Amino acid sequence: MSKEITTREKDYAQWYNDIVLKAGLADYSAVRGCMVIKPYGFALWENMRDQLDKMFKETGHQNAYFPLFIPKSFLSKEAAHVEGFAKECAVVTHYRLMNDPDSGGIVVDPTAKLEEELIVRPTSETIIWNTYKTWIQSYRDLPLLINQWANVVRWEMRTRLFLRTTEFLWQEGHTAHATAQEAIDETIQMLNVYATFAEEWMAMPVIKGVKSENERFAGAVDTYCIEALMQDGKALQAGTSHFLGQNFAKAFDVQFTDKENKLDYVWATSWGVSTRLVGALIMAHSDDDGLILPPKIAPVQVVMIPIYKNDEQKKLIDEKVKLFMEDFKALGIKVKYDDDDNNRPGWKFAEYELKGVPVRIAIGARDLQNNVVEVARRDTKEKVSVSMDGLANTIFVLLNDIQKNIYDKAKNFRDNNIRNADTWQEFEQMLDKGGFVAAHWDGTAETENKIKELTKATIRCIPLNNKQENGKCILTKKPSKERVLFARAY
RNA sequence: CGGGGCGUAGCGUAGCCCGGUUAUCGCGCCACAUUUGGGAUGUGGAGGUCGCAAGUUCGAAUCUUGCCGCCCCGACCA
Repeated sequence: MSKEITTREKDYAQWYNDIVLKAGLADYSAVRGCMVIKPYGFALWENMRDQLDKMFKETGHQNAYFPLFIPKSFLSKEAAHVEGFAKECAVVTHYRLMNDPDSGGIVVDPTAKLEEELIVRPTSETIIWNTYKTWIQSYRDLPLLINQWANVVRWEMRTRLFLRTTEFLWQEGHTAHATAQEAIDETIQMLNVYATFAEEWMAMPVIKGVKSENERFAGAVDTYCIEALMQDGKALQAGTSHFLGQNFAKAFDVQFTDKENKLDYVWATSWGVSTRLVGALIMAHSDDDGLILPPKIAPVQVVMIPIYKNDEQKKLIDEKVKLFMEDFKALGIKVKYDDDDNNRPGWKFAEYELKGVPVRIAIGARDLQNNVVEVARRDTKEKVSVSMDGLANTIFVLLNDIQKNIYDKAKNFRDNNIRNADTWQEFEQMLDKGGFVAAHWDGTAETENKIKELTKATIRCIPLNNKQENGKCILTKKPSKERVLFARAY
């Protein structure tokens, strides 16, 4: 029992950290607030990235890459944008070091000061729109549909592995359109891509909605988002898609000539998801024994473990397993055979449970005689004896079943944790239970701020296709036409 | 930046209050053997600037001062 995990009940935050560290997803690094993503964690991210990348390309986007550094003056061209990010930027001021004759160490060479400081990108709207100015002249250049996979830096005061790190990996899409409607359609399209990805691949149900003014992206006209619910009842923003209007086009003077030979500013969107999704995945599904990964994202879907008492037995098992491995691979199942003799089966069972491998197959001499294997599924911990005949097909079906079961479980939890509140007292009680609270709101930033101050809860989103009903604001009792979703959030 | 806590082997720790042999224990690591159907056992072994610096002292992990770093709570975080 060398890898105890703190239980969720005892300390949810510690449980999360334990999972990340002990399942080998990431480590703390020598740099405050920055993590090392370990191979298993990176494999998870790669699987997410590859699927998203495919979906972006299917919707007509191309990848490109823009500089890590942004001239300081660029950031200030869009007023709301700079206000939103100024307080969390890393700034490059010099380009050379020198030996310090006094201490013998290395110091910044004061003569190597940059004329204009460079900002390490917290997001790339500015450098990209500065570039788009040279790319776009005519409506024939539109739409421009670009995505980039990159790292960004936001100097947050307090960080948490995957959920909020100083440097993180993400993708950011930046598109340019001839009309407002086309840009809005793009914004919604990408929101739907994210929602589909979250639900079908990550098995994580999400609510699609639009942000209130307070929570809007700095420089956006509208921010759409997908919101997920974690097991501790707190909400997590899993992805955002922004309709930027003509804000950045105006800030960077990006105009185009339309079919009638009239000049107009370009309409823009941007959208992104980050390595935070790995954190979301952990908190949505895992349990006190470790990770639970949906098969579609798992780096290893099936692990096979031999059980033997001597070399002859091992050899017979090896031969059998080799055949199964071929069958699995033919069906596109990611399988690993762990015949490492340094660890005993019991250790391996615990280890792969910790790592969230969806299916474990144990095969021993006894099984060879009976023409069966022992199949254990991670999500329910069920163990059954399964015939060797048609094993790959059995497992293929099982993996789909696990994917569905994990989603259903998360959805059930989420649905049971959306509650309507009609009085302030109800509102506070329900927030303490965790989950989303649907309540009426008078639509003002002032009221939202007041509610945040009183309860630490924020408006996570105003759901799309929200039911319209007359009511009174939970705080001010002013009239309202729809409920919005409040929650305490990460 | 305010409040609290902590720095001893790769990790987790005892010792510190009340200074005194070779710095404790567990995990992990290395070798060998026996093991292998739920985190094995035995034997042997390696591994330490006790965060850094100065001071007090015959003598400092232990006392004093300064510095550095980390964690938690708050502020902050679209």
